[in-house]
Amino acid sequence: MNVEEIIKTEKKLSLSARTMIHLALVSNKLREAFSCALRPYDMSEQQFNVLRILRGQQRKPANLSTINERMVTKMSNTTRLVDKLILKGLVDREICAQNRRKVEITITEKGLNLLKELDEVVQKTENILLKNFTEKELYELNQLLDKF
Amino acid sequence: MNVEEIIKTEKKLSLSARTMIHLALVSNKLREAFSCALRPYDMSEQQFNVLRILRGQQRKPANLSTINERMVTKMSNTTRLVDKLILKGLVDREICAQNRRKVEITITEKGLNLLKELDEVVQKTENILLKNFTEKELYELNQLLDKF
DNA sequence: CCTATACATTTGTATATACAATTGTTGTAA
DNA sequence: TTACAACAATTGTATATACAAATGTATAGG
Repeated sequence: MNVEEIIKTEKKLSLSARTMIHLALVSNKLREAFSCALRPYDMSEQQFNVLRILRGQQRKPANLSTINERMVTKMSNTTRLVDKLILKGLVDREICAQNRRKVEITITEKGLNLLKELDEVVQKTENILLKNFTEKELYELNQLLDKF
Repeated sequence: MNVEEIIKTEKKLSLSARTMIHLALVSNKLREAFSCALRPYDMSEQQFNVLRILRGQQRKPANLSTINERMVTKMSNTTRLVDKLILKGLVDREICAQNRRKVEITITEKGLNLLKELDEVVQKTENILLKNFTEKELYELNQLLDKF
């Protein structure tokens, strides 16, 4: 990925500015790739993220704030995101008996099955996106990103 | 930035998955930072991007497709983005005399003055975001990002 | 000259996101 | 016990974005 070529500039960018733009471009590319990969399943990245969080709960229900704090991209309204998953029968929602303010979200069998399918798709997408990286380079990239 | 801590997972992530999440988190952080820095000036990142592209034109007018292909995040409708800048008197739009299909956008004095102010703000934001990086590390990060 | 095609932008519309205000519930201190 | 603050989720609303269709203009072929 050549930054200058993509944004069609012949100007010399400062290293700082270039880094910022570079990260934005890479992030756009990743988002686009995942979004395309998930679209045939009528899944958004956000919805997929919620499903994975729920699977990680091992049958233990999660309430909305738990989901929200674990999401990669925090959403202001997880309610409506969950609504869509319920509509598709991928998750269940019920009011918490102990604390009626809370709500308990669990992933359904259908949700788990879909996830199993999506795992492959996502894995394949990751592999394509990272095809130019060696294990060592990936490690180094993570080390550098940690500095943010 | 500790990925596992932010998304509150005790699971061991694969290096690939971790990289994807890491990049998303970093990108969110950057977007958030710039968005906050620009908000007092009633500027979105996209609008700012357009202004900078126009300044880069050195008084030469740019048409919409030129702007669009130079934007970091491509927009489906640059028209409405430009509309907002016109409303604020930061850019001018007129129909190209040679080819009436095209439109010529130029940045105004007011736009240039605002940009001058914003340059400092943006520079400061970049410095804060990159405070943990040495020059060499930034270079390495760019090298690695090029692999995408 | 007329028609079809490509081009550049604009508009319409559905969906997504951000932010604030509201609702309903619980815990707590007077 | 009652009033009040804190909590968790939901709803309302404005704005942003994505995608497709439409508009107006230029170009090329018959």
